[in-house]
Amino acid sequence: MKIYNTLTKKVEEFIPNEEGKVKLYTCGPTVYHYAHIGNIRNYIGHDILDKTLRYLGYDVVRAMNITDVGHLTSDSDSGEDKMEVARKREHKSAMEIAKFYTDAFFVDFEKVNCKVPEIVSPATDNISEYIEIITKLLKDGYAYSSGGNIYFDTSKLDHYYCLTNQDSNLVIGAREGVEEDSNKRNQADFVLWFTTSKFENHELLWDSPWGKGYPGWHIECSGISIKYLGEYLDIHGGGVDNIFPHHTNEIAQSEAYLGHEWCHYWFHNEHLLDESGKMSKSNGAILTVSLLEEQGYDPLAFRFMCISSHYRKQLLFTYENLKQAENTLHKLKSRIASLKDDGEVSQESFDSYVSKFREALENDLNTSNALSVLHEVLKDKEMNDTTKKALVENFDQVFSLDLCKDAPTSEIDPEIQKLIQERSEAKKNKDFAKADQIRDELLSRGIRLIDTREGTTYEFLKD
RNA sequence: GGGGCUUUAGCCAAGUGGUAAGGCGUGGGUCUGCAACACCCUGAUCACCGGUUCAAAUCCGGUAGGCCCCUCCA
Repeated sequence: MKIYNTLTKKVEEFIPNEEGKVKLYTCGPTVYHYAHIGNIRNYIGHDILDKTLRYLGYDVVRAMNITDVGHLTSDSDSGEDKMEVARKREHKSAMEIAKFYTDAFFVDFEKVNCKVPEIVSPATDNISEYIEIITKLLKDGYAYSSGGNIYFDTSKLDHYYCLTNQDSNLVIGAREGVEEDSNKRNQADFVLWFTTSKFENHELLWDSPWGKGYPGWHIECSGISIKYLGEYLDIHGGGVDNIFPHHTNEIAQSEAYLGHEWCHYWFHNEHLLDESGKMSKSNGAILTVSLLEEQGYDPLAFRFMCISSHYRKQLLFTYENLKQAENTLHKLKSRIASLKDDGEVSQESFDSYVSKFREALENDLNTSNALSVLHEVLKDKEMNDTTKKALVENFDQVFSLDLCKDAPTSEIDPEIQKLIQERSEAKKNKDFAKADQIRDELLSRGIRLIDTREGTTYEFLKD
């Protein structure tokens, strides 16, 4: 398959280190607050990547971290750990905060049918791995101690800026609130290990050869990835905002530690925007999948909205767009629900559509085209329903939209059945006023009657 | 100031040099006692200006708009 690689800035043929096997790493959530729908879009993108690789026959092992410590507002000493901020806000222990938001994260994650990676590891579970990496970096001269902290020395690398063309034009303080850290030898240097010196109120502290402290943000992903997926990673992904500095720093420390190239393919999802621009946890209002659901939207409509677009394109979130996605999804589902069992699967048609579907996905995850193939299948007049059903099931391995799950038909409510019968009687007697009254009454209860030649059925409306 | 992405119908969106897929919505029709559902029909000189080419939404240059990153982020 072909995939866009941020490292080379090109769509490239994907060739894993070991034939048929893929080691995939996803930068996970920072659990000091709820994951908003923009965060979730990123995980939907990774889920599609994960499932596409499996669909194409790769044996995938995927790992994801949970950032529950060490995430600062900045690397400079004025920063504050986000877990600490949440701890003060909610008067809970750091571990309670992390547990609460980790659980909340996975609730929403699974609501949009994202598959939980084989390995999910909290940053705080791997402290000894970080210490080992940092120790080696110090020994090999890639790191230094200054002002109580351990820093990575970016000047020791020839191509530190491998993911961006940033070169040496780094501007400290381009964003408000970022202060220069005078302990650093080079402005791009970053903290590997913090000590207690400036953070006396920090709750989570570990012993280390450099004093009691806690890890910097970037080291966790390297540590967890190397620990669980080994020295050679195939694909590492995250949001575009992670390209610099997070992923750039990960590459620096990992390759300095390992002594060879670490990961060849870098996968980045574009952002979900709202009218004011990028969604962000620190911007205040946090719109979550659960909140959308409370407002009556189908979480899978959000997934549908994400995969109608391309993962490398910015996507604007509006309720209008979500509603539109929900409409399309529900129309698709009811169409699929009406497919009959009418014979054998036509292997020829099946194969031909599967190859079209694969082709779309193999082209840098063109989910939009893959969805068009689904529409084509349903519209095909030559093909029988059994084959269509088989194709829909096949495609849904990647889409994960529950396309074949029965729409809310449920068992027939005797009370509703009785009203339907009354209405039929009334219609027979040309008492249309009464018939319409029954129909309106059911509609006001969210039940829509569907008249067909064979009789009347009904369905529940979403909102 | 530096780096990068983006602009296709009311909306979402495909398209990677050969004359604009698909979906949602809208409008019209078929069906219906009237509706809903379903089905059929219904939209575009591809932001703008130049250039290359027999041929450009696609390539090159410029202009304008939107967005992201430059030590919190997905």
